[in-house]
Amino acid sequence: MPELPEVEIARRNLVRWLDGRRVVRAEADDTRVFRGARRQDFASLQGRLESLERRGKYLLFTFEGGRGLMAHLGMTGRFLRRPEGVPVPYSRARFYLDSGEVIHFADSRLFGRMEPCPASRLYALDAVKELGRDPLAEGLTAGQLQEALGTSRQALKVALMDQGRVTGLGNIHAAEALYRAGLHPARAPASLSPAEWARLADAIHASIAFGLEEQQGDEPAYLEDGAENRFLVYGRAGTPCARCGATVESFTQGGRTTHCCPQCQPLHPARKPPDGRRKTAARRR
DNA sequence: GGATGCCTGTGG
DNA sequence: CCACAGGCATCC
Repeated sequence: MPELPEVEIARRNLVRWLDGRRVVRAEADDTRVFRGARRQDFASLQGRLESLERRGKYLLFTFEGGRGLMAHLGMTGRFLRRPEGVPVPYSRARFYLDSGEVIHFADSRLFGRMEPCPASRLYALDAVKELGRDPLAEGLTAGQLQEALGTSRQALKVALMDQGRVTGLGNIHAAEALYRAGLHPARAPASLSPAEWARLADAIHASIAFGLEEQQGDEPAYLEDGAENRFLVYGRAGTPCARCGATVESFTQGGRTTHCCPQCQPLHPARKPPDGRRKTAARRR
Protein backbone atom coordinates (compact mmCIF):
# COMPACT_ATOMS: atom_id res chain seq x y z
CA MET A 1 0.00 0.00 0.00
CA PRO A 2 2.92 2.27 0.23
CA GLU A 3 2.99 5.50 -1.72
CA LEU A 4 5.83 7.96 -2.17
CA PRO A 5 6.28 8.92 1.52
CA GLU A 6 6.28 5.32 2.74
CA VAL A 7 8.74 4.26 0.07
CA GLU A 8 10.96 7.22 0.86
CA ILE A 9 10.98 6.24 4.54
CA ALA A 10 11.88 2.69 3.51
CA ARG A 11 14.74 4.12 1.45
CA ARG A 12 16.08 6.17 4.34
CA ASN A 13 15.82 3.20 6.69
CA LEU A 14 17.67 0.93 4.29
CA VAL A 15 20.43 3.48 3.77
CA ARG A 16 20.88 3.76 7.50
CA TRP A 17 20.71 0.01 8.08
CA LEU A 18 23.31 -0.68 5.39
CA ASP A 19 25.62 2.20 6.22
CA GLY A 20 29.06 0.83 7.08
CA ARG A 21 27.83 -2.74 6.72
CA ARG A 22 28.31 -5.38 4.12
CA VAL A 23 25.83 -7.83 2.70
CA VAL A 24 27.52 -11.20 3.15
CA ARG A 25 24.73 -13.28 1.65
CA ALA A 26 21.55 -12.57 -0.28
CA GLU A 27 18.82 -15.06 -0.88
CA ALA A 28 15.42 -14.94 -2.50
CA ASP A 29 12.61 -17.45 -2.34
CA ASP A 30 10.93 -18.71 -5.46
CA THR A 31 7.89 -16.46 -5.55
CA ARG A 32 5.92 -14.33 -7.96
CA VAL A 33 7.86 -11.30 -6.71
CA PHE A 34 10.47 -11.88 -9.39
CA ARG A 35 7.96 -12.26 -12.22
CA GLY A 36 10.07 -12.94 -15.27
CA ALA A 37 13.28 -11.56 -13.78
CA ARG A 38 16.36 -13.62 -13.01
CA ARG A 39 15.84 -14.53 -9.39
CA GLN A 40 19.19 -16.31 -9.21
CA ASP A 41 20.95 -12.98 -9.78
CA PHE A 42 19.62 -11.80 -6.43
CA ALA A 43 22.29 -13.93 -4.73
CA SER A 44 25.01 -11.87 -6.40
CA LEU A 45 23.92 -8.72 -4.55
CA GLN A 46 26.70 -8.60 -2.01
CA GLY A 47 29.07 -6.19 -0.33
CA ARG A 48 28.56 -2.52 0.29
CA LEU A 49 25.54 -0.50 -0.82
CA GLU A 50 26.81 2.27 -3.06
CA SER A 51 23.56 4.10 -3.53
CA LEU A 52 19.86 3.73 -3.10
CA GLU A 53 17.59 5.96 -5.10
CA ARG A 54 13.85 6.23 -5.29
CA ARG A 55 11.74 7.16 -8.27
CA GLY A 56 8.08 7.27 -7.43
CA LYS A 57 7.35 4.01 -5.66
CA TYR A 58 10.40 2.22 -7.05
CA LEU A 59 13.63 1.67 -5.13
CA LEU A 60 16.84 1.38 -7.11
CA PHE A 61 19.76 -0.26 -5.31
CA THR A 62 23.35 -0.13 -6.49
CA PHE A 63 25.79 -2.45 -4.75
CA GLU A 64 29.53 -2.42 -5.14
CA GLY A 65 30.60 -4.14 -8.27
CA GLY A 66 27.79 -2.51 -10.23
CA ARG A 67 25.11 -4.98 -9.27
CA GLY A 68 21.67 -3.42 -9.17
CA LEU A 69 18.22 -4.20 -7.88
CA MET A 70 14.86 -2.68 -8.65
CA ALA A 71 12.25 -3.17 -5.92
CA HIS A 72 8.59 -2.20 -5.68
CA LEU A 73 6.56 -2.77 -2.52
CA GLY A 74 3.22 -3.29 -4.23
CA MET A 75 0.39 -3.20 -1.72
CA THR A 76 1.81 -5.07 1.25
CA GLY A 77 5.57 -5.13 0.74
CA ARG A 78 7.96 -3.81 3.36
CA PHE A 79 11.57 -3.98 4.37
CA LEU A 80 12.21 -5.10 7.93
CA ARG A 81 15.43 -5.38 9.90
CA ARG A 82 15.68 -8.25 12.39
CA PRO A 83 18.41 -10.06 14.27
CA GLU A 84 19.47 -13.27 12.57
CA GLY A 85 17.28 -16.18 13.55
CA VAL A 86 14.13 -14.14 14.08
CA PRO A 87 11.41 -15.42 11.78
CA VAL A 88 9.56 -12.87 9.65
CA PRO A 89 6.13 -13.70 8.28
CA TYR A 90 6.00 -13.66 4.48
CA SER A 91 9.71 -12.99 4.13
CA ARG A 92 10.40 -13.36 0.40
CA ALA A 93 14.01 -12.24 0.11
CA ARG A 94 16.79 -11.48 2.58
CA PHE A 95 20.06 -9.61 2.92
CA TYR A 96 22.32 -11.07 5.60
CA LEU A 97 24.66 -8.43 7.01
CA ASP A 98 28.11 -8.76 8.54
CA SER A 99 26.60 -7.32 11.72
CA GLY A 100 24.48 -10.42 12.25
CA GLU A 101 21.33 -8.60 11.23
CA VAL A 102 19.02 -9.56 8.41
CA ILE A 103 17.03 -7.25 6.19
CA HIS A 104 13.88 -8.94 4.96
CA PHE A 105 11.64 -8.08 2.07
CA ALA A 106 8.29 -9.28 3.39
CA ASP A 107 5.13 -9.24 1.30
CA SER A 108 1.97 -11.17 2.09
CA ARG A 109 0.04 -10.49 -1.08
CA LEU A 110 2.96 -10.83 -3.47
CA PHE A 111 2.03 -7.73 -5.43
CA GLY A 112 5.54 -6.46 -4.79
CA ARG A 113 8.21 -6.84 -7.40
CA MET A 114 11.96 -7.26 -7.57
CA GLU A 115 14.29 -7.34 -10.52
CA PRO A 116 18.04 -7.70 -10.23
CA CYS A 117 19.93 -6.12 -13.11
CA PRO A 118 23.19 -4.30 -13.78
CA ALA A 119 23.06 -0.99 -11.93
CA SER A 120 23.78 0.84 -15.16
CA ARG A 121 20.50 -0.42 -16.56
CA LEU A 122 18.20 0.40 -13.64
CA TYR A 123 16.89 3.57 -15.22
CA ALA A 124 16.43 1.81 -18.53
CA LEU A 125 13.99 -0.70 -17.11
CA ASP A 126 10.61 -0.26 -18.77
CA ALA A 127 8.78 0.37 -15.51
CA VAL A 128 11.30 3.02 -14.45
CA LYS A 129 11.99 4.87 -17.67
CA GLU A 130 8.33 5.63 -18.21
CA LEU A 131 7.86 7.35 -14.86
CA GLY A 132 6.92 11.00 -14.75
CA ARG A 133 8.41 13.62 -12.44
CA ASP A 134 8.99 12.72 -8.83
CA PRO A 135 7.72 15.63 -6.69
CA LEU A 136 10.18 15.01 -3.87
CA ALA A 137 13.29 13.84 -5.69
CA GLU A 138 13.00 16.16 -8.66
CA GLY A 139 10.73 18.92 -7.45
CA LEU A 140 7.41 19.86 -8.95
CA THR A 141 6.33 23.40 -9.76
CA ALA A 142 2.85 24.48 -10.73
CA GLY A 143 4.00 24.85 -14.31
CA GLN A 144 5.53 21.39 -14.39
CA LEU A 145 2.39 19.95 -12.88
CA GLN A 146 0.20 21.61 -15.47
CA GLU A 147 2.49 20.42 -18.23
CA ALA A 148 2.28 16.85 -16.96
CA LEU A 149 -1.46 16.69 -16.30
CA GLY A 150 -3.03 19.45 -18.33
CA THR A 151 -3.44 17.38 -21.47
CA SER A 152 -5.04 14.42 -19.71
CA ARG A 153 -8.61 13.63 -20.56
CA GLN A 154 -8.98 11.49 -17.48
CA ALA A 155 -10.53 12.71 -14.26
CA LEU A 156 -8.11 14.82 -12.26
CA LYS A 157 -7.54 12.22 -9.57
CA VAL A 158 -7.01 9.44 -12.08
CA ALA A 159 -4.48 11.63 -13.89
CA LEU A 160 -2.71 12.37 -10.61
CA MET A 161 -2.29 8.66 -10.02
CA ASP A 162 -0.93 8.07 -13.52
CA GLN A 163 2.69 7.25 -12.72
CA GLY A 164 3.75 8.28 -16.19
CA ARG A 165 2.68 11.88 -15.56
CA VAL A 166 3.70 12.51 -11.96
CA THR A 167 5.05 9.60 -9.99
CA GLY A 168 4.60 8.64 -6.38
CA LEU A 169 1.01 9.53 -5.61
CA GLY A 170 -1.41 6.68 -4.95
CA ASN A 171 -5.00 6.51 -3.87
CA ILE A 172 -4.53 8.13 -0.48
CA HIS A 173 -2.18 10.96 -1.25
CA ALA A 174 -3.96 11.85 -4.47
CA ALA A 175 -7.19 12.22 -2.49
CA GLU A 176 -5.45 14.12 0.29
CA ALA A 177 -3.73 16.52 -2.10
CA LEU A 178 -6.99 17.28 -3.90
CA TYR A 179 -8.71 17.95 -0.61
CA ARG A 180 -5.94 20.28 0.51
CA ALA A 181 -6.16 22.08 -2.82
CA GLY A 182 -9.96 22.32 -2.70
CA LEU A 183 -10.29 20.57 -6.05
CA HIS A 184 -12.89 17.97 -6.89
CA PRO A 185 -11.37 14.61 -7.97
CA ALA A 186 -13.62 14.49 -11.03
CA ARG A 187 -12.55 17.88 -12.39
CA ALA A 188 -11.25 17.88 -15.95
CA PRO A 189 -7.52 18.66 -15.83
CA ALA A 190 -7.86 20.98 -18.81
CA SER A 191 -10.26 23.16 -16.82
CA LEU A 192 -7.86 24.13 -14.04
CA SER A 193 -6.79 27.75 -13.69
CA PRO A 194 -3.18 28.73 -13.02
CA ALA A 195 -4.14 29.46 -9.42
CA GLU A 196 -5.59 25.98 -9.11
CA TRP A 197 -2.47 24.33 -10.51
CA ALA A 198 -0.47 26.30 -7.98
CA ARG A 199 -2.71 25.19 -5.14
CA LEU A 200 -2.45 21.59 -6.28
CA ALA A 201 1.34 21.69 -6.50
CA ASP A 202 1.52 23.11 -2.98
CA ALA A 203 -0.97 20.54 -1.76
CA ILE A 204 1.03 17.66 -3.22
CA HIS A 205 4.14 18.81 -1.39
CA ALA A 206 2.14 19.26 1.82
CA SER A 207 0.62 15.79 1.61
CA ILE A 208 4.01 14.22 1.00
CA ALA A 209 5.54 16.16 3.89
CA PHE A 210 2.74 15.02 6.16
CA GLY A 211 3.21 11.43 5.05
CA LEU A 212 6.94 11.55 5.69
CA GLU A 213 6.34 12.89 9.15
CA GLU A 214 3.73 10.25 9.92
CA GLN A 215 5.63 7.28 8.59
CA GLN A 216 9.00 7.97 10.18
CA GLY A 217 10.52 5.04 11.97
CA ASP A 218 11.95 1.60 11.36
CA GLU A 219 8.67 -0.26 11.54
CA PRO A 220 6.24 0.58 8.74
CA ALA A 221 3.05 1.88 10.29
CA TYR A 222 0.83 1.72 7.24
CA LEU A 223 -0.10 -1.90 7.74
CA GLU A 224 -0.58 -1.89 11.47
CA ASP A 225 -4.07 -2.57 12.64
CA GLY A 226 -5.72 -0.37 15.17
CA ALA A 227 -3.93 2.69 13.82
CA GLU A 228 -6.24 5.67 13.84
CA ASN A 229 -7.02 7.41 10.59
CA ARG A 230 -4.88 10.55 10.49
CA PHE A 231 -5.86 11.57 7.00
CA LEU A 232 -8.03 14.55 6.15
CA VAL A 233 -10.58 12.86 3.88
CA TYR A 234 -9.30 9.40 3.01
CA GLY A 235 -11.43 6.77 4.73
CA ARG A 236 -13.76 9.38 6.21
CA ALA A 237 -16.86 8.86 4.08
CA GLY A 238 -20.03 9.70 5.96
CA THR A 239 -18.27 11.77 8.59
CA PRO A 240 -18.17 15.57 8.81
CA CYS A 241 -15.43 17.43 6.96
CA ALA A 242 -13.09 18.93 9.55
CA ARG A 243 -13.03 22.22 7.69
CA CYS A 244 -16.68 22.86 6.82
CA GLY A 245 -18.76 20.14 8.45
CA ALA A 246 -20.29 18.84 5.23
CA THR A 247 -20.49 15.08 4.93
CA VAL A 248 -17.47 13.52 3.25
CA GLU A 249 -18.43 11.50 0.19
CA SER A 250 -16.95 8.47 -1.43
CA PHE A 251 -17.33 7.12 -4.92
CA THR A 252 -15.39 5.08 -7.42
CA GLN A 253 -12.92 6.37 -9.98
CA GLY A 254 -10.73 4.18 -12.09
CA GLY A 255 -11.66 1.22 -9.97
CA ARG A 256 -10.50 2.89 -6.75
CA THR A 257 -12.46 4.48 -3.96
CA THR A 258 -12.19 8.25 -3.88
CA HIS A 259 -13.02 10.44 -0.91
CA CYS A 260 -13.78 14.13 -1.02
CA CYS A 261 -15.71 16.93 0.62
CA PRO A 262 -18.41 18.15 -1.77
CA GLN A 263 -18.38 21.59 -0.17
CA CYS A 264 -14.63 22.24 -0.01
CA GLN A 265 -14.05 20.55 -3.37
CA PRO A 266 -16.82 21.79 -5.67
CA LEU A 267 -17.09 20.03 -8.99
CA HIS A 268 -18.22 23.23 -10.63
CA PRO A 269 -16.33 26.05 -8.97
CA ALA A 270 -18.53 29.06 -8.24
CA ARG A 271 -17.57 32.31 -9.90
CA LYS A 272 -18.01 33.93 -6.55
CA PRO A 273 -17.78 32.29 -3.14
CA PRO A 274 -20.94 30.35 -2.33
CA ASP A 275 -22.95 32.06 0.36
CA GLY A 276 -25.87 29.71 0.89
CA ARG A 277 -25.70 26.08 1.59
CA ARG A 278 -25.90 23.95 -1.47
CA LYS A 279 -27.55 20.74 -2.03
CA THR A 280 -25.06 17.92 -2.11
CA ALA A 281 -25.65 14.59 -3.70
CA ALA A 282 -23.95 12.64 -1.00
CA ARG A 283 -23.50 9.04 -1.89
CA ARG A 284 -22.80 6.72 0.94
CA ARG A 285 -21.89 3.13 0.96
C1' DG B 1 -13.14 5.39 -20.40
C1' DG B 2 -14.17 0.83 -17.47
C1' DA B 3 -13.68 -3.95 -15.62
C1' DT B 4 -10.77 -7.72 -14.24
C1' DG B 5 -7.00 -10.43 -12.22
C1' DC B 6 -3.24 -11.04 -9.20
C1' DC B 7 -2.91 -12.56 -3.56
C1' DT B 8 -3.90 -12.62 1.49
C1' DG B 9 -5.65 -10.35 5.56
C1' DT B 10 -9.01 -7.79 8.01
C1' DG B 11 -13.26 -5.54 9.30
C1' DG B 12 -18.12 -5.00 8.99
C1' DC C 1 -19.81 -14.48 4.99
C1' DC C 2 -18.73 -10.85 1.95
C1' DA C 3 -16.52 -6.55 0.69
C1' DC C 4 -12.66 -4.26 0.65
C1' DA C 5 -7.56 -2.97 0.87
C1' DG C 6 -2.33 2.89 0.19
C1' DG C 7 -0.60 -1.14 -6.86
C1' DC C 8 -0.17 -2.43 -11.31
C1' DA C 9 -0.90 -4.83 -15.73
C1' DT C 10 -3.96 -6.21 -19.15
C1' DC C 11 -8.23 -6.68 -21.46
C1' DC C 12 -12.19 -4.83 -24.00
